[in-house]
Amino acid sequence: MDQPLRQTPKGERCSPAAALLAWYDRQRRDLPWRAKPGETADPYLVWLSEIMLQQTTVTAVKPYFDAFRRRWPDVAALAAAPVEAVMQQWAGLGYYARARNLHACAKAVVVWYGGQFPATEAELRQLPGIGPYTAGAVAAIAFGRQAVAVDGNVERVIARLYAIDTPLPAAKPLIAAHARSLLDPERPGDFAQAMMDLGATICTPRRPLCGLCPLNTFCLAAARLSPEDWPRKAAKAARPARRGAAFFLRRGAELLLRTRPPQGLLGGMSEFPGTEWSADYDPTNALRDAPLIADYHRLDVTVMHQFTHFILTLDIFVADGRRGTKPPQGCRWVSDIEAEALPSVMRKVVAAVRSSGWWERA
DNA sequence: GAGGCGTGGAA
DNA sequence: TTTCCAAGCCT
Repeated sequence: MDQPLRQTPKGERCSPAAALLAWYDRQRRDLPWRAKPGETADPYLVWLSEIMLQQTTVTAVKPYFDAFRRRWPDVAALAAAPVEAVMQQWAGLGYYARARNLHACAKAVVVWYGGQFPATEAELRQLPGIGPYTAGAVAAIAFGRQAVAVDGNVERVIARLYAIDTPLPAAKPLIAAHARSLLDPERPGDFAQAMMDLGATICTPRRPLCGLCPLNTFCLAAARLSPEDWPRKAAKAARPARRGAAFFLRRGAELLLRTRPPQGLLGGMSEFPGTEWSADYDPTNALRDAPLIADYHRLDVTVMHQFTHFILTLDIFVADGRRGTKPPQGCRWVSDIEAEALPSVMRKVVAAVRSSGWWERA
């Protein structure tokens, strides 16, 4: 693939990678998982951060990264932890298959590689939860390998740089080829992080700051004065609505919870018992699915929550269980809700019950 | 290739 | 309020 070049003020020829790295050396973001200039990156921390950052913002990741690093300082410690503890620590970050795969990957690194992460893309790619992007990122950033890490940022930067009209995801192979052609063989790790910094701070999805961009003079989309027109993407389908009910059962200071199946939506996480979540939910029939017989009261408020592929509206039925009431099959009485792996949608249920005033009434 | 899989913040 | 989306992976 051809390398565009331009003249610098001093007259030497300047590649996009050189311009990018010069910008990165001045403007690099200081992030908790990022080695300082001259320092060696810890593969465990690079890997941990890359898994957390999948489809997740830096702001959301920071507190989770700190907590994980403090609680499990190395891959052996994480591998030795119960998977339930990992799920609980992950609660709120979303995409919970990542947490299960994180733990499985830690165990695999200990068993297969004696607790040392492998350095090649091909080996990393075999580990659970590590796909093409993460394998490239860890190989380049933690081990200095000649690998590119093509994430959403890089796709956007490359698609604009070359004004690629093929829509995503069909354009991915072409974009990856362009990325490899740009790669600086001396600094693959910095190149990967520089591309992501550029996409995150300059070459943003909306209103990119082309005047500050080190690649401005190379960029075909900027030359056409409409960088926001790239990357091309197929239109997404509208998010359908689903409804359901959650049953908030209290027995003294305890609450009735159950654990969702390990696979699928919110896999392995805790929840209040409830109905199916469906488009044709009928609130008048909701109590047929109640986990035990009680004097239920439906709250006036509902809980709304946006999942990736549908929008959920939840009715909430509250009731007190009598002392000595046995938990139904698959459920358990829980006294410490904070120790549970409660996803955000279920925390919203708790908040709704608290704000309703029912909680204080006897 | 397409769809499932969370969440919270920005515009 | 609605829409979009942020360092993807798995099936």
